[in-house]
Amino acid sequence: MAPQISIENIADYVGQNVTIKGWLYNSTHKGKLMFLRLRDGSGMTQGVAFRPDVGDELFETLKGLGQESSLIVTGLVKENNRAPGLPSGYEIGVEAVEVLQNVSDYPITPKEHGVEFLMDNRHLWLRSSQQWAIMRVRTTIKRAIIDFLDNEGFLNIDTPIITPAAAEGTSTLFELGYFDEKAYLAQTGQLYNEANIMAFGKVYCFGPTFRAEKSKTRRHLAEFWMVEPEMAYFDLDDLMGFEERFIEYIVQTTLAKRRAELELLERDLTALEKIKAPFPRISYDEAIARIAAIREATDDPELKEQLAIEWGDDFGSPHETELTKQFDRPVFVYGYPTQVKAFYMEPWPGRPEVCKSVDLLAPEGYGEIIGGSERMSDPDLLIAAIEKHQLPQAPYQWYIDLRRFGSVPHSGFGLGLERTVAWICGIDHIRQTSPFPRTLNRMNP
RNA sequence: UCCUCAGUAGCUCAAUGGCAGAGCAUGCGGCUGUUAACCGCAGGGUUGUUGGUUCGAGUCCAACCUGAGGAGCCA
Repeated sequence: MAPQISIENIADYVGQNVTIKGWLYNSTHKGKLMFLRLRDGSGMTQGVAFRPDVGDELFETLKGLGQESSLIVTGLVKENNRAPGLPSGYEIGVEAVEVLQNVSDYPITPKEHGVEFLMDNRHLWLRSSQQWAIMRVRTTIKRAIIDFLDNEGFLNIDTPIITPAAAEGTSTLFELGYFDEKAYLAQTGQLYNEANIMAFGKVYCFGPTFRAEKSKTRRHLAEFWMVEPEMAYFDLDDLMGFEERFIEYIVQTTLAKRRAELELLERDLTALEKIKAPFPRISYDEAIARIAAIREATDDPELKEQLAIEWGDDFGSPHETELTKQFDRPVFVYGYPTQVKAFYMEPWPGRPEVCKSVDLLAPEGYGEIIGGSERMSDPDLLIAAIEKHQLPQAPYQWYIDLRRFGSVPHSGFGLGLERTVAWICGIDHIRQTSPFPRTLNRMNP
């Protein structure tokens, strides 16, 4: 009896008879010779059947199989440098095939398709090699995030998904009924993380987060995963140093473990190899000056118009894109104007119009992947900030309490998983980074 | 919410206001090394919806619906 193997381990079985349980990805036949592209979830390989060897009956059966038919294939593993697959260079000489289901009219063909059609068939599209590769990268990135934080002594403390009030205003929250009250789906676990660090030192939450922004761009989902580390006794400089080590680890680990998948996605790996700490750090003031210089230098009137910005404005996506083009690594922009950031950020010493915030902008136009800050630690300043933002004080009473009982400098940030996956995979739209993405116009399938 | 573009065969797209087309997919036939194979034959259509202009509308006009790209907002 041939052992059942996973295709990803096929190299270990050269010269042996094995069984593969999987699906027919594609097939082509050339007279008496037939090639079957097989996938089993772990990889892709090629089955080869020669009519005189397998017999007329089996050969005719194989010829009649439709794309995505479920098959149990037994045969001899051989090395062959002509064989495509993941891993490539191996094929299986088909000896026996059990057909569980012969499929006809599988909708996704090897030719090109439009976005709407593919998203309508997302439940099937996930089987396609690029989507499969992206999900393999995504799971590795998640694992790298968790491993890094574990090794740094973090505790994974979960924060609630049902929340009573907004951290940063209710306009972008999904509202739901909570018995007789209104509640909202969490758009951040940060405030709870701040409570948790005072108990546990270094914590993170990692889970789905929800934003009802009517955003319709390649960088937005209504439901996305965010990891939010928060650290006690941590200032803005500590934060940037931590973030760059974190990002370097995630990128280099993924590159090492998922090189084949990234190659399948035709990712430029040399760009990823350059992602090593330290990352450039520029202040908001310097960023404004750089953007002004880019604007001065360009002959493109449209770009000139898009790059118009005054001190005090937040960056739009054209600003971020042009700025990050100047670097081959992610770039920190710190010290944003207080007026464009959330109420809880620590003011810059001696410059109350600026806060100790820092965003990390990914290269190659992927935009902001991290937003973070040193948090306000003085209770009176925090109360004043809540009033200035015209937020009700009562729901934040517990949050203010944290500054009354052993307040310390502390910092944290949120990393958007899907944007990170999009960047590392080098794909053009965030919807492909989530198995079943929730976007402005779609929540099916 | 705003700006731009699109909607024709299962899919991707053609079609000066004048016969509804191709490639892929599917079916049949051929081929011993295919990499989105190739060659031949065949079947496949309420041109997003409603109304209008016209001898005649896939094509022009209006409204609506759906989708895409971008802006704003953000991770």
